[in-house]
Amino acid sequence: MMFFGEFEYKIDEKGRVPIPPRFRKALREGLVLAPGIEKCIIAYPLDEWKKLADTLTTGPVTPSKLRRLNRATFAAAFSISLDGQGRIALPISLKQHAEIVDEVIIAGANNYLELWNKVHWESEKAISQEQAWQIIESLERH
Amino acid sequence: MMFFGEFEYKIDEKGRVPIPPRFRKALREGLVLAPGIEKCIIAYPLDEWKKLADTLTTGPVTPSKLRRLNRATFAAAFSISLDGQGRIALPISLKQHAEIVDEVIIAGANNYLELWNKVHWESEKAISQEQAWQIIESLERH
DNA sequence: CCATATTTCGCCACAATTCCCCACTTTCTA
DNA sequence: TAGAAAGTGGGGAATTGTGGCGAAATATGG
Repeated sequence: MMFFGEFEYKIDEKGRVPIPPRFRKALREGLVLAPGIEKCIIAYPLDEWKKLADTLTTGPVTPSKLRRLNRATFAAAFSISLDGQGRIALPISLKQHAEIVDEVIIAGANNYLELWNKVHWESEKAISQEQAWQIIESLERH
Repeated sequence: MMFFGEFEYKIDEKGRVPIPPRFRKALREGLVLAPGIEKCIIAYPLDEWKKLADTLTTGPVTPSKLRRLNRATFAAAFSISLDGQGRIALPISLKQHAEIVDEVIIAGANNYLELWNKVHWESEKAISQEQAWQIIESLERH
């Protein structure tokens, strides 16, 4: 499954967000929410999450660092599933991390989704586009 | 499939554009719309898009740039399919990017299509032709 | 251990949008 | 000139966003 596009939703008073319908089938079996490095929430489908977890645990790191890495990765993550209407409830800690209040942007990013505060998304989008075009042009040079 | 030629269409009140009949077979399985670097919309057949996505995600870039590249590439793209009449619906954000209102130019560009505002197309075409002739002449010099 | 209060979760309902199908008119072709 | 194909427009059904109600689960205090 490839995740595309940009969608805007409101959060209802109970903190639930609709998932874009076209993604629901791919996420029926569950998803994992984790804080992004930027101010956003990342939503992985279950299989993508497993892949990611594998690469983390098999990476070339010392055991003590691995334990810390595990903690940081798994303690902050949430296993979530869609409700009957195709919505998910956002954990408060993640909402705070992404500074999401009552409007969300859901953006596809190839093999995962990102959830953003609308304002932050707009500025991030501008930066991303600028960088991307530079990279693409440099790639096209050969 | 190689895309050739230049076609002009009207957009109906629901934002739908006909795809030139000769291209429909190649796009039956779906296409991806993305904003162009210039003020236009680019339409990739599904397999071409996959190739592009591969070169982007396996390219020689650092993780943080890779995330941004993912964002810019996938969030701005839309997965679309033809309706029974061989038309597609243009997402509003892309229409705004290309400043397309009610007339479209669809131009073949080798392995993808470009959708243009008619006025912008005319001026871009003039520039492109001028540059193309210069390039061709420089090629012929050896 | 029970009862009350509070939160969480699933379900329903309405309004709006989207999607799909049908029809007409024009153009191209044989 | 007749038939087929394609451009254009419109209507109806299905889907979806969003708010709200009520039941189940959890927590708290007696």
